[in-house]
Amino acid sequence: MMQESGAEATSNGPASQNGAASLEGGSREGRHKSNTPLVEMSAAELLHLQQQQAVQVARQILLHQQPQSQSHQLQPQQNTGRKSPTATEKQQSLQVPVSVAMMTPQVITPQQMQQILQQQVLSPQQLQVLLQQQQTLMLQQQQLQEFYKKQQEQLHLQLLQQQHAGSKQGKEVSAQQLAFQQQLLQVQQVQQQHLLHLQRQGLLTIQPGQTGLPLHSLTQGMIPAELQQLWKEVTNAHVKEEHHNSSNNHSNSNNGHRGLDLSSPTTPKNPLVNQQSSTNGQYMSHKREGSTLEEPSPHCHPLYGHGVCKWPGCEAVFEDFQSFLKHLNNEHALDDRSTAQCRVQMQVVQQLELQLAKDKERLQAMMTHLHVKSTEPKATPQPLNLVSNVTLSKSAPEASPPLSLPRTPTTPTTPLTPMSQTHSVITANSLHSVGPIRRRYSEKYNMPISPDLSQNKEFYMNADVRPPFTYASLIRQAILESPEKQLTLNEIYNWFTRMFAYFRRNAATWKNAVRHNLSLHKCFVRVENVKGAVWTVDEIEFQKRRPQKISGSPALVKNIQTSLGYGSSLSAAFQASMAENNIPLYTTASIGSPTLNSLANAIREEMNGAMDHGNSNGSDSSPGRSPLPAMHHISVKEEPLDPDDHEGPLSLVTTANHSPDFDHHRDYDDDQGHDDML
DNA sequence: AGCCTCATAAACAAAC
DNA sequence: AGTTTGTTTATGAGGC
Repeated sequence: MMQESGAEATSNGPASQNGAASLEGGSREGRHKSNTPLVEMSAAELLHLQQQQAVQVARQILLHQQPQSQSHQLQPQQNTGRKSPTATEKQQSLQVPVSVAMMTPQVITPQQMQQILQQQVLSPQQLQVLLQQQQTLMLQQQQLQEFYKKQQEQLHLQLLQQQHAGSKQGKEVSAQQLAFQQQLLQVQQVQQQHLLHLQRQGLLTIQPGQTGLPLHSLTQGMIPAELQQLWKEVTNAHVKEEHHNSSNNHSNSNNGHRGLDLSSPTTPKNPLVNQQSSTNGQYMSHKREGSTLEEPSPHCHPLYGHGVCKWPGCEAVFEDFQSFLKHLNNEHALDDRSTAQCRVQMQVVQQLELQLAKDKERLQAMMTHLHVKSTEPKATPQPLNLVSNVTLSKSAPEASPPLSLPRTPTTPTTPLTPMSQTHSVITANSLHSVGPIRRRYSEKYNMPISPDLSQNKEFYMNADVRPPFTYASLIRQAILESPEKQLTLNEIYNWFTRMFAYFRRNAATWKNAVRHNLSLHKCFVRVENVKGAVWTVDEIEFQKRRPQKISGSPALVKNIQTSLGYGSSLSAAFQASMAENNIPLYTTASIGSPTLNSLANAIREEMNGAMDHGNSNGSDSSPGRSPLPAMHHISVKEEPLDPDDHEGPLSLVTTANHSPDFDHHRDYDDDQGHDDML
């Protein structure tokens, strides 16, 4: 399994680079397209553009609000289909980010929602209230829609005027635009109020305290477009469901509305925020102002904000926090109703979490897919295909990008397994079924893994994925990472468990393997110490054991590296070699691209490793290692490749999160019980 | 086919 | 006595 992935990496090389390049390039181009022109744009055009954006924003808002009478619209692909008929295609195309377009929105099926809803316990009064709210909501939506249409018509007129009048009417246009923006703000405010209202009614389940964090974390790590889409996906179904229900409101007496309503409010809001942030920053402030989610409540009580009790279904107003507390204790004491509401809330949260998990998984799959096909950088912890590929397949570069399998033997060590196992990031244990799997990750290429490892550190730390390195490589890495370049067996164990989620299980197996490797390989030297024995690495020996051969014809993708900006730091020969071997250079933009330095180190490392040129320790540079093909003879002088150089800090940082202190307790030993990652 | 590397399993012994 | 550490052997998979 793993080998397969490893193998595929090789073949990916070129393709992946191309893919990455195209992708990145594409996005960049996209940006240019939208930016550069602006520079040369006339004032009128600029206004035009802004207005278009504004319209789009408004449309977005409304789209999320518009009642969808057809429940089958739950199909994500129909997103575009929901656009207002009046909207011009041009505008639409403009506003659909590429990243959004490629995503397949995931949806909570109506059935799912129904299930959830049916589990709710609502009192007749609550149902009543809900129904009323539904109706109110519908009205509001209709109003919004009408308003929007008017706006659009106005805009149309404006646009026409602009086209004819040109920049002469700049002032006028500006005024109009201002007016429009104000109107837009109004829409947004209505939206906000709507949200607020829903929130107070308990229809909006996403309480500040609950979503705040996730939301923020999400927003921080994602591209607006992605975020937006994510939210769309997460909430789309809800919205639709809501609308669907509201349209059938009268005939449909199920109390399921609640759940639907609950989620729906989030829809307009988030997209809005995103939209604005991506279209026109100036809206942001307004937006936020109105947002209750952002406002820190007086006493930071999640149930109290803006002088209002935020308990679902309650909107009591209070002058001060004390009275609120009093109210909270009296009105929302532990009773059936509160319990039921609480359950509802829990369900909603669960659902959202589920949804989030699914989306994460999908994201992973997508990225993996892109990775495989194009080595696209991943944004999440996921193995990056850096240098590991150094392997060199001797034959011609396989053009097949796709996850081809284990074919090319020599391939890489790259982090394989991505695909199938990526979701492990989410559900760590899910994949582990298998017992002993014999794979040969890096096989003979027990090349230094530090670069790769450092890049994918986070991934391996969290994902229950077997690292594509041999035990020997890992052990060496562990030792080299230590300050003293020596570790006791136990420390090595700890390193394994700390660095790899995978090694937090089946301890008996891999520990045995570690010991076996330590004893077996001459490169590991046991040194008696005061406190016992420690293991060190004999780099010469280590390098000895890697067969290598680099061959092929340089030629291809050399430009890839250069295009990535690394070319300059690499020797031409090296580049050629890399290219030839389909080694995707750091195409990992998202994860935080390595510094040139670390990159250089990594590359040097890899090259040394790949070329069987062990001299890691400057001093002990190996005399006559296996000769390299002339063309690949790169004089890369490497020093201990000690990871500390470039990944020391990184490891610290990343490690801090998950591994409390492995040196003190070996929590992960033997038992599976501690697989509580995530 | 033979050889090599690596993973895994396991027996065994010494040290703790 | 039980565990840890270290060594060794055997076996199988995959690659060259």
